[in-house]
Amino acid sequence: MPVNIIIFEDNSNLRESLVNLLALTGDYNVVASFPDCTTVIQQVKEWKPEVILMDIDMPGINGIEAVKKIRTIDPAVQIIMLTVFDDNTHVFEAMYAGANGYLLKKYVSDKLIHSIREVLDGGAPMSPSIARMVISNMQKGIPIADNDYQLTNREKEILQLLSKGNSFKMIAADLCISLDTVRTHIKRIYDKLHVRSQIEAVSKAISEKLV
Amino acid sequence: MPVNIIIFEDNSNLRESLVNLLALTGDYNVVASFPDCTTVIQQVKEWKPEVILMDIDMPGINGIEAVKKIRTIDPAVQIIMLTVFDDNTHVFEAMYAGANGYLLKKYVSDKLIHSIREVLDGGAPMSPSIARMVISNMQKGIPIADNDYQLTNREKEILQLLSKGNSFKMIAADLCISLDTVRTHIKRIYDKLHVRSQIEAVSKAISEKLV
DNA sequence: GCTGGTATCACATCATTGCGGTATTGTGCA
DNA sequence: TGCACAATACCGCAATGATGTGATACCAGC
Repeated sequence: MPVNIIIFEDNSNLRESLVNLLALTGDYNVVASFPDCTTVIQQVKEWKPEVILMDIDMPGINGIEAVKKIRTIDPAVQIIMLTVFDDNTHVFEAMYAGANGYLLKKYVSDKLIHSIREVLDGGAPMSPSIARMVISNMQKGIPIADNDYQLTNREKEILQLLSKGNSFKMIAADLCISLDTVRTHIKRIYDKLHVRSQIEAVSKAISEKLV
Repeated sequence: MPVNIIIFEDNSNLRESLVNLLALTGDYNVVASFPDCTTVIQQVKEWKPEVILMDIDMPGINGIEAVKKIRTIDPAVQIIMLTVFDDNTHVFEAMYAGANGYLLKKYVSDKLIHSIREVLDGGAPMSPSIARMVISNMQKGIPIADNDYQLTNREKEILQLLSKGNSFKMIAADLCISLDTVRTHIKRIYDKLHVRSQIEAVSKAISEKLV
């Protein structure tokens, strides 16, 4: 049973190429293709595809907006972005919007079939440069220098609860210890983090990802 | 000119296999290999490899700790993690630590050569399931629904100061308004964010990137 | 001119937190 | 065996925060 695919791509030559390329395989069935996303919601509802190939740069609604719309009605359909851009902004916006893969157009002929297989198998096909971008974006989040404040496990646990908005009382109740014990731990945490209030501690904990 | 590689892998069979596999190609030169990471810093300094293959689960210092150490002395060397784990924790820890790629051992024979090529070309080789994990982690980071709590500019300003660890008094002093005014603003902020304390507000503000 | 939204200030009360102590217990290490 | 340390618990006081109630003032839009 072939996999149903729909395509959104404004360049009619490329659109035709994609259809032909996929038709050759026999495994994939391009049930529809469109030059824009004006009625993307209806199209997806009507065709219920398993895979969507989505160009980013299109007149009217661009591919990223379209992905957001699709995700409001179908969290499961696999979406692969096709694009000439490999700059951060577009990649991350697309990923955040809910795309499952991101393929540069220059690799389409080589990699498209493989990429479709990969999203269907639960992967996230990306061009190498895209993958590197995603990784370095993750790494930026946390400084490599390990900010080690020598918190004990118990202290980390309490800091975690504190960071979630719990009061001392709630923490005491949660951990089945007395309020005073919580206080003692908190005092030590403040000492170790070099802060003098809850907010500073929570702010530090969250921004340095100690929790 | 062949690419210099060193390997850290405690399983001696696998270590030998890796050496042999890479030797066959002629493009890669395994200059050294070790069963543990006790002297990882010295080894890297001594051999100056372009690529490091790093097992995660090793006696003594594990692969993730080793990556952190390596990154303190060499931000450029390409590190590919080799592992049987494909759970979130290990993947993310390794990525945060500074790894450039992450290869499940079951794919080693198929993908290792290709993966090494890919890191050298500036990519980030990952098994499909790993890539999917990384992407869904990114998507979790920023909720798609835009969290608009209709805070006024003044309220945002105060929330920001609060999140930086300022007390009400300090905020009042900073903005040249009375303490009571700060209180009033804070009350409104709590209402709008549906929270009932500083910590909850700050926690929400930081984690939802309102500040 | 009225209304809604925003920003400002004030007073009162009770709860929570910050910080200075001190003390007991269990655990791991030299 | 003794030491260091984590985790637990308690006290007391001053400072800070949470909550309620009420008031004034400015500005934009109707």
